[in-house]
Amino acid sequence: MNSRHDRRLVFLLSVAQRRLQRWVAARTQDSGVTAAQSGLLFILGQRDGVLIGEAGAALDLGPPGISGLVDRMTAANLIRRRADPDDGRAWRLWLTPTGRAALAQAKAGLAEINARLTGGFTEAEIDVVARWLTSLQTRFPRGEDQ
Amino acid sequence: MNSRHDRRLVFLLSVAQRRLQRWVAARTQDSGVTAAQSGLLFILGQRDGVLIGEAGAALDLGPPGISGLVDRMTAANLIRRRADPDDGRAWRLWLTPTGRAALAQAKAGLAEINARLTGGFTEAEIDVVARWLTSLQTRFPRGEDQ
DNA sequence: CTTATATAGTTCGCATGCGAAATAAAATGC
DNA sequence: GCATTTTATTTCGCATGCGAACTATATAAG
Repeated sequence: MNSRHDRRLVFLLSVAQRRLQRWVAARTQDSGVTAAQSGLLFILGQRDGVLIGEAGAALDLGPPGISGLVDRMTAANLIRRRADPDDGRAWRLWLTPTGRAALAQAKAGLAEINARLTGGFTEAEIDVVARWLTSLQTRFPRGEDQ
Repeated sequence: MNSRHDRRLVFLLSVAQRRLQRWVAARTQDSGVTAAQSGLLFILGQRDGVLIGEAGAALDLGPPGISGLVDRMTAANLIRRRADPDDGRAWRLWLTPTGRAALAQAKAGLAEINARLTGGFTEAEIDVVARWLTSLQTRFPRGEDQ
């Protein structure tokens, strides 16, 4: 049950994530939009006007994470915050024209990234990978243990 | 060639990595040793006295990354830096007794992590996952593009 | 030997995202 | 109606790690 790979999965996962992150950052250097920021752009592309907390949940970010991301993207004029008319605590997020343009660019770039991510593997193999990655969300839950 | 999963691999990879990272951090809260720090401990467990740059290469970290990690671990008294006698620019890293103890603990914890990472998947499936993760290092290289 | 270049590390400013604690506005209890 | 609790978001301090620029030493070229 313990293959030689076991020992390195933690490391491989970490390296893979950093490599992808760095590559995307270098790729989108001119637009200034990072991978994390693209994530929020995609959310807003589907549901413009979501609550900050909803966006965080969709991106699997805790309150401090999404709050900081929103700050940076607001400063970069990619999104805009407006108070929720029905709830004085809540804020809704909206794409700016700049954000919309960045989203279009991100969508275009995603095709190549996905090609790089899946090339050389069969659909069945990619399914295994996707299933494994998804399963980690259950195996390593946010809240407590066991 | 474009399955429904394509669109989400970037996201799944990012979430999986963060979930694992966070889980390990919570687990080792008392010892104060994080996942990244454990990585360096493992390197030193195999090759005590490596150069900083060698350790960085083994962990796939650039110069600033490994430099900061070494700083924090030196401050935490997990490792010690000594000048290389043959090269005035270079430093070698050595485990402290504290570091050795932390390494032993990390080794013990790794078993459970690997069990969680592989449980429910066949050896062949884990091989696919490991091969895919490894392939990203070639597909998203550090230096240039294409 | 002296200059040019390569190499080992550090420093700086930044983005990311966590846990813990704080703030403020809802919702709930009585 | 008022006190309690829950919920939405922010703030703080931290670890991580990047790219760009810097320092210092070593090596190569002439």
